[in-house]
Formats: sequence, C-alpha cells, structure tokens
Amino acid sequence: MTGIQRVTGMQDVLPEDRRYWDLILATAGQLAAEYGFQRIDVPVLEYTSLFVRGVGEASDFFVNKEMYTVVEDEGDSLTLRPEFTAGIVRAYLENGLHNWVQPVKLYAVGPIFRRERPQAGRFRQHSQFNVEILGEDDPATDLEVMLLAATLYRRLGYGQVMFQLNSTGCPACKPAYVEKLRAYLAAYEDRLAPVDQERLRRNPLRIMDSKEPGMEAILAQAPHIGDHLCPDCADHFAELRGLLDNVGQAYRVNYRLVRGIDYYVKTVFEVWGEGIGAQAALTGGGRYDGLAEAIGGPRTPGIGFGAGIERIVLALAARGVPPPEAPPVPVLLAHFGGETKSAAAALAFRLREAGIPARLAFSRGRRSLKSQMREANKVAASVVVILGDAELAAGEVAMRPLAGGEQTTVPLAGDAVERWLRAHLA
RNA sequence: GCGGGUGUAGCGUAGCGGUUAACGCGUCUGGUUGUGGCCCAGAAGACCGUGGGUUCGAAUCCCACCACUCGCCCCA
Repeated sequence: MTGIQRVTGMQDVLPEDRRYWDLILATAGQLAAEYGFQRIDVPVLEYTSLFVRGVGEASDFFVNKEMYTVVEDEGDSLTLRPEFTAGIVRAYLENGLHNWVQPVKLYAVGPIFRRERPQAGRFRQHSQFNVEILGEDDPATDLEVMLLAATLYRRLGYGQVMFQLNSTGCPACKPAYVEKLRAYLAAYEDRLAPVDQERLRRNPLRIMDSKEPGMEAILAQAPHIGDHLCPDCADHFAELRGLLDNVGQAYRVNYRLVRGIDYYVKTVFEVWGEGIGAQAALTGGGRYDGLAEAIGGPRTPGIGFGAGIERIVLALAARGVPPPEAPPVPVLLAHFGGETKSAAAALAFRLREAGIPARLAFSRGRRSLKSQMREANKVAASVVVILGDAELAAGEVAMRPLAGGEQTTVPLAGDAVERWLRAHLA
C-alpha cells in the first residue's frame, strides 16, 4: 500500500463496474432523447451564493456543513455543487433560455459533492443523471419526468418501480400547515427525541419522516399535508394522480415524504431500491417553482429529478442484472521480436485502421509462442495472427483461430489479412 | 457530528508472544529449438494500516491516530 490513498468518500470506478455505467448512461441518454430532452453541462464549481439563495441556508447542506466550499475568489467563495438543479436554473437564466420554446427540457450527467459520512450506497462524490423541465407547471410535466425515470429502470432490466409521492404544498398553504403541525407536535414535546425537539423549532416538517422510536403513534394522528393543501396545490396533486393512474404507473401517496432542500413545492417523489443498504432512494425529485426567483430571475416553474448512478449500479447488481460483457479483443498479434515485432506492430496499426481491433503482444526480447498463446486465451481473442521469422521471410502470416478450425497462412501484402479476418470474425 | 465492526501480498484467508509471516485465487516465466484452455515447476509480490508503549522478544498484548465498513442524520 502506498502512502497516498483515495480521499474519504471518493470511489474509483474500475472497468468492470464502469461497464454498468456505460449501460446506464447510454440508456439514459437514449431515453432522454426520445422524451425530447437535450443535454446540458454546467460547471462543477459555482459561487456559494447560488446555493445560499437557491437551496437555502436552512437546508441540510448548510446546517450540517455538507458542502465543499473550496476557494475564495473575488469576494465570493466557490462551492463544489451539492446538487444539479440550482446550477441548471442559473444556466437557464444566464443564457436566456426563457427565449426558447417553452418548456425547456434539459438533462445533465456528472458528479455531485456532499461532505456526509460515507455509508453503503452513499459517497461524498457521486454521479447523477439529472432531468429538468423548465418554464411550465402543467402537472403533465411532472408525469413526463416521472415516466422517464420509471422507464429508465425498466429498460435497464431492474423492473417496475413504485413511486413514493407527496405534495409538499406551496407558500400559500405550507406555512399554515407547518404551524398546525408544530402546534400538534408541541403537545408531545416531552416525548420527542432530542433531534426531533430541535426539528420542532427549526423545521417541524422533517419530523414527519423521523425514525425515532415511539414516533409512529404520534405521527399517525398528526395532521398531514394532504388535508391542508390550497386549491391550486390540491388541484395540481389530483391532476397528477389522475395522469399517473391513467397510464398505469404505480405510486404510493406518502405524506411523510419530506425534502431537505427548501425550494421544493407541490410535487415531491422518490423511487426506492433494494440491495443498497439503508440508503434506499435511487431517484429523488420534485417541483421547484420558486427557485428561479430565489436566485434573482423571473418566476420560472420547473420540475426534475436526480438519479444516483452508483446506487443504480448497486441495485442492478443486487437484482442479479449482469454487467455488460467486456468487448473482446478479436485479434492478437504474436511475434518473436526484432524484425518480426516491427512487422507485427505495423500490421496491428494496419488492422486498426481497417476497423479491426487488434492487440499486439509485447516483449523486450524473444517471448515463447506458448506464452503469447496463453495471453490470447486470457483476453479471449478469436484469432492469433502469427508473424514469425518463417512467415516474414515468406511474406505471409499464419492465422490461428482459437475456437477451433485449421490454421492457415495468407499473404502479408495487399488486404488478404483484413479479408480473412472479416470472413472469420463474424 | 454521534455510535458499532474491521484493518496480514492485487483479491480471499491462516497465523494470535519466540528462528527467513503461510495457503488459495490472480499475475509473470518455463515445461527442449514456434502454438492456448488442463496439469506440473519456478518467480515476483507484504516495512502484518500508522505511531507510541509493554517485553529479552510483538503481526500477535495495551494506547492513540488513520482508513475502510455498517448504522444514525440526510439524501442520489
């Protein structure tokens, strides 16, 4: 072990796992295109004030000091993005995307940084597939975004998913509900755990998903948001549910579903997975109609979600979905060094230019053919092209199929080698 | 930030006070001059997480720290 190691909470994605990533990202990109989303890339680094104003100082990111605030620059500090949405809304405003045909449908892929304590399925750097619809508050946009998420899991072979769904209200109805909840919970204050007593003061809503012992009974009788939505929120929620029912997408209304980010209004949802430890959420999202205004822009409704790539990998593996196979290297070129190595290296280059992936055997000196054959077997090559002294002198190469079949020779000149390989590699 | 668990070669493990730290897998090389998978032989690879301490002697006992891991919190 060397003296240098990974930073806590960071992961190396080795080729085997990386193949899952390729599958997930290719599937997600394809799906996004089908749904009419275009890819956007926004910086990993943003001014801290974007998150102060967008995500909110009362959010857990700030309260728990979860953000990586890295450098001071021109009087404003910079922060590694702890989520995607604020940056995307910032880009929407800054680049005048409100002048595009509305709504604007965007997706992004990349790393997110949160300085939490690592755990199964939770890392300090993780990657998200993030989808947003900006400039429209039709509940049908909520539906589209949710269906995109559900379809992603189905296409990946994970299976059908069930949404946890709630409406978190809006500035017109949420404050009154929160007060009602606070009043209800205050009556039980002496029975609340210290964390929950703290939440009672700071954000009573969070107590709704408390896992402290004894809370079940108290919460069962608690007033829930569903009964206190304003007409606008209630209509929105009802219409969304109707749309989901109409397409047969499974969901469960969960009045305890609460978010740690302040900007969410109306719709909030999550998809829970299995096999990834206590961190069950594969996807989380919701509506943020007030976010654009919070960061200084005109009112711009929006809805979106983030899906955690690492968690999807864990969930797929737990479900027994095998990772895609490594692409085989069809051809290995064996030689005996010297002139033959030179000729083999040139032939390898020639084959690749012709679109045939080729692996050249390496060796400082002469290396036994047996050893090179073993290498070919290990990398699952289909054919070993042998370019030895005898072949070179005769101006030909030996074609040795590994899966059986006769070894033959073909001329090195011209395109005989390419034609033989194309015919035999299927 | 708070709890529990674990740290011996790339991976999985053994050794748990006493000479050059063992085994399996993997890697590399070879098994008569140039042919894979099985088998055989050999090699490389470990400052036994780090730093202190106890002891004639420590991978083995004690302490601290670090890392990883599981959970709380929160989420993806």
